[in-house]
Amino acid sequence: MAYDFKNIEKKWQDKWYSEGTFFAKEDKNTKKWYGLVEFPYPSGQGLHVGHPRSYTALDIIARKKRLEGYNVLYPIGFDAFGLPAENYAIKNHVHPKITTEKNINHFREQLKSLGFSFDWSREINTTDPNYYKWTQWIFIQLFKHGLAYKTTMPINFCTGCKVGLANEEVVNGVCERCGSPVVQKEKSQWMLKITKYAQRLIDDLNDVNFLDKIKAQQINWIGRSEGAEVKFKLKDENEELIVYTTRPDTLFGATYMVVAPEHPIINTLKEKITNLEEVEEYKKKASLKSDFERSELNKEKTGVELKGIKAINPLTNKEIPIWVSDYVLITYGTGAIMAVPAHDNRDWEFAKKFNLPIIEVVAGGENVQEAPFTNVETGKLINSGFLNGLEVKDAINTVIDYLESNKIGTRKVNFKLRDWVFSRQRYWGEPIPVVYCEKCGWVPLPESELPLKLPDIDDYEPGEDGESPLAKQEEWIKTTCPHCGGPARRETDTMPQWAGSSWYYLRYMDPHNNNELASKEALNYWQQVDWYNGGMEHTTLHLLYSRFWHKFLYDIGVVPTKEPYAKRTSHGMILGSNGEKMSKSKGNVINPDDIVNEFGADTFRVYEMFMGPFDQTAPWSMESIRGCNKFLDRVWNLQDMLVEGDTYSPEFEKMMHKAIKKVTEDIEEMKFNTAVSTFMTMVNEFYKIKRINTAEFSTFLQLLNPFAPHITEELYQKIGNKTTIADSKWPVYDEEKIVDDEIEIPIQINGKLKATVKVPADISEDELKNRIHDLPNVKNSVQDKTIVKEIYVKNKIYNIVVR
RNA sequence: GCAGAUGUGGCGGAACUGGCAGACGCACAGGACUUAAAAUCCUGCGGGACUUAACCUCCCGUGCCGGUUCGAUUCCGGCCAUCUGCACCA
Repeated sequence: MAYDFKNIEKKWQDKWYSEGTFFAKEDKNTKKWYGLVEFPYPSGQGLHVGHPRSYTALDIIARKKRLEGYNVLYPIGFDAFGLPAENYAIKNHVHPKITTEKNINHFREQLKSLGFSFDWSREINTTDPNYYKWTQWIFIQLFKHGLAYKTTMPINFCTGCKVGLANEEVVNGVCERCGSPVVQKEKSQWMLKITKYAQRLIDDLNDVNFLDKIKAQQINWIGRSEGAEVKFKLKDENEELIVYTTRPDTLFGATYMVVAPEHPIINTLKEKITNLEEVEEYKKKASLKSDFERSELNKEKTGVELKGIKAINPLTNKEIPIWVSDYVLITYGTGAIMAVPAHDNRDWEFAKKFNLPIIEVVAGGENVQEAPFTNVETGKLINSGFLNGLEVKDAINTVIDYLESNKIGTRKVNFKLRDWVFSRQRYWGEPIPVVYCEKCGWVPLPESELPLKLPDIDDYEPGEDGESPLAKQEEWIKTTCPHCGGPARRETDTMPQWAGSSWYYLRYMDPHNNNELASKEALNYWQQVDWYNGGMEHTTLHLLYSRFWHKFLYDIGVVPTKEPYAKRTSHGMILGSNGEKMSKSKGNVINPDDIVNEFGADTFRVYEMFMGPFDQTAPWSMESIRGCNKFLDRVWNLQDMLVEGDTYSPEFEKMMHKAIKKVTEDIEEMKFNTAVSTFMTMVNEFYKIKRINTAEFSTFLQLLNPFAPHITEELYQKIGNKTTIADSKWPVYDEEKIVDDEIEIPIQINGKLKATVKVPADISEDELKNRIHDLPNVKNSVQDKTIVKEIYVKNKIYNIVVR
């Protein structure tokens, strides 16, 4: 009888859902395991084939953990605020609430059809007021602790979405969400002080089990550097220009300075700048460029000298010119640099173009007039007064001591990480729960007024000059000050999409709680996520943001752990069959529904696990998925070879124990592809003898169950088991049963394979030696040569070295 | 330009800690079953030389060049290519 996946999969999915088979228990005496996958944004396109790769992987681990006796929490929800729903609303005048609900229903059905063992009783949705009440509550705590502040600063402004973006959201100079160019714009923004946590976000990586490449990427992103701030006095002025440098030892080689176009000194000294018009023109041009254009490769350096003012190099006391150029960014360091053209590529190019002096201060390079000597980590200082002859490392310390004792500079640790721009001038996000009162300034709403609900509107267009659509809701804006009772106005900006996802893992612990974001009991029991899998693309945004929020919540005593995630792994992207990223425009998108309809969920799951190493990108292959479908058909047909037997038969005993070991270990190491090949090999072996007994079949089904849960449950019952696999125990192997008593030893001569010999395991070296030298192949190769050496690696290999 | 990753048959990939390279799957070829096809089952399948009917045997082969080692896909040095991310980060 052919395998009828349509009915069988539906049957088990309904049973799991209606019986709550995989709901986490409230039994706090059982050891817990909390597995988490990134909850999807419910886009109109529906589930992507990439989602199930991650979801299946952790589903496999979760199902195995349950059989191993853990109380497993494996939840799912929807990260449903975001721009696509709002852009859709602007275009089609459908309230985002309606499209979001529709999309979520679609996603939920798709996820269910794949048989994931999610705890659906804990489903969350970031746009639910009962959820965002606590997102707002966290913001208020951040505000009360001085970590949320409003400031005017140049921000990335998306010309398409008309919103400010975090630097982290700008991808290649265009808006990550809509693809429009991003320009710089001055705007008053809510900011979160993630920089205050920079050092801890680096240090505490020591306590978590994240993949090395994830740690490396976060450390790089936070970008700690040690250096110095140095004051440069301006000639005939009461002003000074402060620069940050990681190489204060090269100070004698600083022959000019450069400030960013946005640097305030230009305005401060505008009376003195003789070519102000030219400078203003340059500033204007720079402001039109996005960060991307300004940082474009091989770009010809541009700049304008600030004529009429000069700086004094504090060590040489020489006058040096000050330039403005857009290769210096206002957002890093102090927005001004000292230029050392002999030892920095960018400075060198600039100096060459504008004919500025180049002085070598670290010996060891080629002619620095021809090209900068940039490898200056080591070497002795020259042309540098009291630093001459010192090694770079010592020179740095010496010069900083000098700067500090003369009050012209200080040692300084700098981070590349910048504060998080937290406002969006959009409708479809959490309202920021603060009001502005003329008398009291910014005042947070009292907790009793949360959630501050988004008002229902039907005009979603951004307001004037990129203000939020809410800015047009005069009724909603007018309120009273919670502090003094006077008239006040609500903040009309909303939070970014990252807000809701920064703490969602906590809500799963206690999703229906109306008094707290989660109860103390729940937080103490579930502690932290044991295993979090997601995409590498979230390493520096979401992952860092949520670590920051968690640490803050820890500091104010809300959560009991310092880190939200004990372990973080990542999955590789699934590409189209042509090896390119799946996209509508390329026409290589695979719809999961089509796959489920044609082959069933089990085939889909097995294929996604088999397609390649989990953490690497893999192209989709329609041919390959048919192979997995065929494999499951072969599993189904094993029932025709079934014989009675409650212990493993001798010819399969070793294979069974080895397979249990292999599959158990492969799942823990996320080597799903080799686990699947183990199943395939087993099936091939059963087919060879055309026999499988009930004990062997049951164990096989249990091992395969996490990968292909429907077909295995069905067969498990069909062959006479009284319980379901979900109620069974994960198989264990017997170490003694997997020991081989006869092994094959490869024989090499000078490292080249010449023969193999089958011998009893642990054969003595002498006996092995005799048997080997009797082999005709070995005799032939050894005769008329002298044996120099013989190497035997026990039970592994035998190598004869001849000359 | 910087950072990270990857590179093995026609294709996806496997290989413990330095020890038989190519598991498993796809594609392909041949056979069985069938009136036929599909499905299914069985067999073969890195390249080359020798044989040339087969077995055997030999040589080459894990991006390229070099090194360490009895032995390297694996370790070291230097290149090349591709992919991904990025912040000209001073």
